[in-house]
Amino acid sequence: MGLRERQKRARREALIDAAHRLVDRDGLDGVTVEAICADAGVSTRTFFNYFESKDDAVLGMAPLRLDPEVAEAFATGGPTGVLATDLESLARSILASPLLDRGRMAAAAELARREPRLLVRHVTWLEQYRVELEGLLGRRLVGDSRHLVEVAGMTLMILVRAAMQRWESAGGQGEVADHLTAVNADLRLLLGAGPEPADPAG
Amino acid sequence: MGLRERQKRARREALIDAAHRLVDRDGLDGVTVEAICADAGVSTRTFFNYFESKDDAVLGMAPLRLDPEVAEAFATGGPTGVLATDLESLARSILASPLLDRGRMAAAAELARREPRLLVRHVTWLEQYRVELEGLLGRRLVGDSRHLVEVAGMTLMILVRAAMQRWESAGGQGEVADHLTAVNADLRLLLGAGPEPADPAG
DNA sequence: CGCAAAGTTGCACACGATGTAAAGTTGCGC
DNA sequence: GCGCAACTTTACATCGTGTGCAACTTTGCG
Repeated sequence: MGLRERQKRARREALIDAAHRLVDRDGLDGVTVEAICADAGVSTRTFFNYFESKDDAVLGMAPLRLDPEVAEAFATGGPTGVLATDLESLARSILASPLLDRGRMAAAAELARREPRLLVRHVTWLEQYRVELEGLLGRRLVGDSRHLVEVAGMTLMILVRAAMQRWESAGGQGEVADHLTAVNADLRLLLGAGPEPADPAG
Repeated sequence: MGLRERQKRARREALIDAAHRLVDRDGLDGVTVEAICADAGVSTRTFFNYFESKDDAVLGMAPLRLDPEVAEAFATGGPTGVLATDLESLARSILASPLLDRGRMAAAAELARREPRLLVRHVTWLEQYRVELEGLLGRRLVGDSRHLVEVAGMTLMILVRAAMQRWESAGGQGEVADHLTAVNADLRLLLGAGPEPADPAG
C-alpha cells in the first residue's frame, strides 16, 4: 500500500477520532467542523473531501459496496433458495465489511445512543443503501410485485439495524452478524410465524 | 375556530403550496426558503416558525400524535390480542390522521419520487415517531426482551411506509390504510410464514 | 530529475437556521 | 367600542454548513 493511501487512511481516522473526542466532551452541537479540523490538523475544506457532513465523520461513514459474488449469488436464487434465510445471509455479508474497526465502531455507537440525530443519520445511510439493494432484490424476485421488493428491502434494513443494536447492547464484543439469527427469530415471533422453513437444497 | 387559527392554517398551506409549485418547477435544490416565502408572502423568519426545514415544508410535516384511547387499548393487549393483527391495527390508526389533505399529500408523494432526499426525510420522520411509539410497544410487550420491542417498532415502520407507497403507486385514491393488509400479507410471504393466526377473542 | 496526477488549502460565497427585540394583530373583558 | 394582554410576524444580526474554484504542494513513476 502506497504512502498516499496510508496518509489518506490516517487522515480519515484522525478526523474520526477527533470528532469522537470532541463530541464526547462538548456534545454534537457544541462542536464545529472547524474545531474537529483544528484537532486533526487539516483544513476545513479537506474535511469535506472526506465526509459529507459532521455527523458522517462521527459515524465514520463511507460508500459501502457489497461483494459482487455474494450479490450475484443472491440475485440468482442463492445461496439456499429460501428467501427468508437468504435475506439473513445477505445481511450477514453486509455486516461482514464494516466501515470502522471494532473500537471506533463501538465509540460511534456509544455516541449515537447519546445523540439521537446520529441514529437518524444512520437510518438515512441504511435507507440509501436499501435503494441500491433494491435492484438486487428486484432481480431475485422477478415476477413478484414491485411492492414485495420494497418490503423485502425494508426487512433487510431491519435485520441489519437490529443486529447492530444487539451487538452494541451486548458490549460491542464478537461479530455483529452473530446476532442476526436472533433478530430473525424475533421477527417471526412477532408475526406469529412458525419456525423458519427448511432448506430445500438439503 | 377563531381568526388567528384560520390564518395560521392558511399560512401553513400557502407555504406548502408555494413549496410544491417552486420545487416542481426548479427542483429541491433550485429553490431557496427565501423564494418560497416571497411566493407565500411571509418573511423567512416566519417560515421557520412553521417548519423546521425546507424539506419539511414540502412534505407538510407536523408533530403527529396518536389517539390516546387507541394507544391505551394497544398497550393493554388490545384490540384483538394477536400481536401481528394489533400492529396492523395500530398502523391503521396512525394512517387515519393524515397531516395533509389528499391533494397535497399526493403532490408531496409525487415530488418525493423525484427527489430522493425527501424520501429520506420521510423515513427520518417515521424514525422519530418510532422512538415515541417504543414506550407504547414496551408496555404491550412487558416481559419480553427490549430487542423484541425494537423489532416491533421497526416492523410498524414498515407497515406504515409500505402502505403509503402502495397508496401513492395506486394513484392516490382511497384510504392509505386500505393497503395495510396487503403489506402484511407480503411480509408473511417474505418470511415464509403461514397465514395470520386467528383472533382468539372471536 | 522532472513531469503528471492526486490531493490539500485558502478564499469567497450562498444558504440554512436560530436568537433577540421591536412592531403589529388578535382576542377578550369591560 | 376601548384598551390591555397574549400571541405572531417581522427585521436584523449572526453563526455554521457545505461547495466551487484556483493556486499550491506532495506523491508516483518513468
